[in-house]
Amino acid sequence: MPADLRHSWTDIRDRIHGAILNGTYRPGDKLPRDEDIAQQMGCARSTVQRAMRDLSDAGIVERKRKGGTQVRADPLTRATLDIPITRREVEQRGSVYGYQLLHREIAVAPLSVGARFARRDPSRMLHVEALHLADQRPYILEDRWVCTDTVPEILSVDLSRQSANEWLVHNKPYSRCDLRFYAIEADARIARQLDAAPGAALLVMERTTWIEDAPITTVRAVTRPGYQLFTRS
Amino acid sequence: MPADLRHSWTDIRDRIHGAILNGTYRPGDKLPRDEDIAQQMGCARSTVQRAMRDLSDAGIVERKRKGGTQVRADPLTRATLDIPITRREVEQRGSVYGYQLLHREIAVAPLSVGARFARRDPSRMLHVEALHLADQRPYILEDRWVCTDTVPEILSVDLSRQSANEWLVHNKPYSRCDLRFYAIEADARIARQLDAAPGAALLVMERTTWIEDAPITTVRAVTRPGYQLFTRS
DNA sequence: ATAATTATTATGTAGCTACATATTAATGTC
DNA sequence: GACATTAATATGTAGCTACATAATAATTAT
Repeated sequence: MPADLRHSWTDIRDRIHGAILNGTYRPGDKLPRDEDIAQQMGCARSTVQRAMRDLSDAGIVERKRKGGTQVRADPLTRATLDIPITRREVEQRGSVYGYQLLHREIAVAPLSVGARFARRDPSRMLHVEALHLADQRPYILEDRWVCTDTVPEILSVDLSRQSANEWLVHNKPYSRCDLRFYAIEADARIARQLDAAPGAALLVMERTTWIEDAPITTVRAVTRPGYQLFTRS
Repeated sequence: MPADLRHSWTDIRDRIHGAILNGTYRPGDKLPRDEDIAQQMGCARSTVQRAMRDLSDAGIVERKRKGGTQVRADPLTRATLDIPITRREVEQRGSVYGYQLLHREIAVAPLSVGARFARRDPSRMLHVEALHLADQRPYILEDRWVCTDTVPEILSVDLSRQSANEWLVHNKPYSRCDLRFYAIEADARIARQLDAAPGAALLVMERTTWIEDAPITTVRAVTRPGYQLFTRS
């Protein structure tokens, strides 16, 4: 086939998606089999396969062997979140990044922290509190526990100069990550640290990471008032 | 090649990822070219290609034509959020879903709403306020504007029986969606509607959808106290 | 020397074949 | 009729080839 009238898989995807958008196929409807679509649209099955895989990843269609492809009966919103390291986030906003270590200790992790790792037995960990600044003003307050069994090297890192966030991300990649978002009211201490009114509503991002089955770290990042999180694109 | 000693692309991906996790390749490092990896691991280039595409989608490596592949110099956390329709979310929690229409009017959208659509000129839209319930208790309070130019059919839907959320999702698929999360303090009215303490910190999800360039709807969903949003697996 | 042009090269894509896998449908057995 | 077995079928995957594309490196022209 002449290369210039081949169809790209993104075109095929968009045409199938278009047929869903314009109502040709509605939620729950079954789509033709890949081979028929390929023939109808004048491309190879592998091209349809790629298009379908993308639509499937996006949560638009559901595919089952032998069962065929159907438009998701109960659509959902699927979005991708990119969370860079805090320093980069601040710099991308065009602000000057600052960092301040507030507290560092070795302590037995409370049960609530163990629970985030799905562990019952409490263990001694490194506990760090730090403040990230944007243009000299508080930006994110982080409360972190690092598992010293998994990451003993962290004990010899000078965390007053480099945030644990940054060190970990460059030295201990994770294989699994859980994220959680919720809102809290600033108590007196948090209000003071973040320069917020006591009782102010603040967005919290909680992140826990593992390498294989070994826990690495868990952070509770309390954002400054007015902070917004949004999806890319 | 005998089928039973072929390597699957997920295996290849995991081996490459493993080499990154164990420090063989560190952030910023360049990886060998696909063909060399293929030869080394005993598979076809297309298999490496698929593995790399996955690692690239996950934000672990960066690929450039001719430039080759390198481990992302500045790692980020990339996560996928699934937000089902509220009814389903409630039912999946094992609760009984309820719904209540609070307010319905045709009105000129305020500038703040127009801004979410990136539109300057204010226009008449359908404004709906509704409450989603879980086990008879308030769960999510939604404040929605629907563009009647794009979705005129919405005007003849009985929104006291079916939520706009549900009708739209089954009848007007979108091609683009913006999401935004932040925290607010409950004012007197919201506190009353959501059965929350005045001043309570609440997580808000704001969602705006389009079909092609035409605006469909924008919602501000205020969640009940204690609501948490998390990433799938 | 600098700029414009031309290779070179690694990834990206399209198409092909062959077979694996999961599931449903059909068939046979008790 | 209920249950186990077998066949049929749509998607999933691995490997192959050929070429497209983009970015860099080398070369030539000014």
